[in-house]
Amino acid sequence: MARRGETIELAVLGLLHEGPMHGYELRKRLNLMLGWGRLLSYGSLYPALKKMLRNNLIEEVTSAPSTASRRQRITYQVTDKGTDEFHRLMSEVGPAAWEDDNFDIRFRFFSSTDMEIRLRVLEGRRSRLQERLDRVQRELAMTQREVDRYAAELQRHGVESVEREVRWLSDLINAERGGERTTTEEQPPAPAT
Amino acid sequence: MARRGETIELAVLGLLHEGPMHGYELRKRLNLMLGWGRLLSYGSLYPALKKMLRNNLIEEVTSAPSTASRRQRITYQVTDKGTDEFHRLMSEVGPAAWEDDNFDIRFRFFSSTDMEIRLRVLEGRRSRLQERLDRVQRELAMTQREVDRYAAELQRHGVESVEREVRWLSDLINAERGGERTTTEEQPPAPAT
DNA sequence: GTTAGCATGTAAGGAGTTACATGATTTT
DNA sequence: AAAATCATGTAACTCCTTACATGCTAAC
Repeated sequence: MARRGETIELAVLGLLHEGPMHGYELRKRLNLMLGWGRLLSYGSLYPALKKMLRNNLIEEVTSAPSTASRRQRITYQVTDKGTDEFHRLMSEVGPAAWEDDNFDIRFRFFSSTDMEIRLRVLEGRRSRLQERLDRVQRELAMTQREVDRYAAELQRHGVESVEREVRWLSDLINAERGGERTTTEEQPPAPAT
Repeated sequence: MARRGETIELAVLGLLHEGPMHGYELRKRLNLMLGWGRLLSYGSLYPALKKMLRNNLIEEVTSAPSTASRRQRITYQVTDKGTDEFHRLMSEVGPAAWEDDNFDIRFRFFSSTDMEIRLRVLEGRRSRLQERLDRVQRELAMTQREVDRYAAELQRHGVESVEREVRWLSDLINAERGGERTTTEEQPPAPAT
């Protein structure tokens, strides 16, 4: 999944926002969070932290050395600049916000944004997925291919998954708007691209 | 989505196995096929084709120049060596076969393998996903975190998606084994959190 | 005639993985 | 005492994306 560079940064800022942490733990949390794909390696986390340090987005915590036998570890926390950057990134609306990986991160930290932003991101994500469905359906209609059993099943399962995702988003959008309505309301027919 | 290098190669071999094609069309088909994520760019397809040419896995088709006004395009087809390589790759069992991207490709071309291989890949994939669920459930149980509304929802949705995927695989496995049984058999109850 | 889509490519650069390296601490 | 896990890092390499570059052809 591409475009992790900014993604890692955002995720780290978000997590550190919930309390200081050292690299090893950040990695575990990160993997738990976006771990539905591949795991994040040290080789990409530590350099990213170094870079963020250089950019003054985070800083090392000089914790009170109360517990004597502390293991060698570096605890980080966000700086004011880091907080600004975090909120700036979270306020972004546009493709960057609703691509696969990025979306999950934004969503994870939705509590840190306004409802207005949340709605725009959710809706952006939904129409992104809708576009995919339309594209596939269109292209599928054009080229009526000889149907391989497995190819067809994969296609079907893919479409179904994305449709489920769209319904999920619709529910979330309704919840944002109407307080707590749980019913999946009929969406306004998306103005096809 | 890492490890595309080999993935693209396998996908191209598979598609060309269904008939000669030129790069532009390969790209379209590829995107339709694994296009639930990001799109494949020319910058990675064409170099990959060049490389496969060098390795004699594919060759340019010298088509009969019947239709005079043919547009500048290069049509490829698999060589014997390419066919061998394709079957070799499809017969691989092991992690490489059931990682996210790779799995989809294998599955797409399942018709080109034995049932034995198919079963092993499907089962490998399933236990891979099961592992993920277990890991998340375990780690979730250990660290009872203060529950952020959105973080919790993301977690829930993620687990649900993977569980659906597991059921899908179970159905496929049953279908492979028992001829045509469609019933979703009860899975061993997942150790709930 | 001009826009949109077909068709192929290259160069630079970013992002992350793998493998390597090291050592402390806790558990068995 | 050994094994597992905590903890941090670096270097080389792979792979892919972005942006650039070019030109044909069909449709409007």
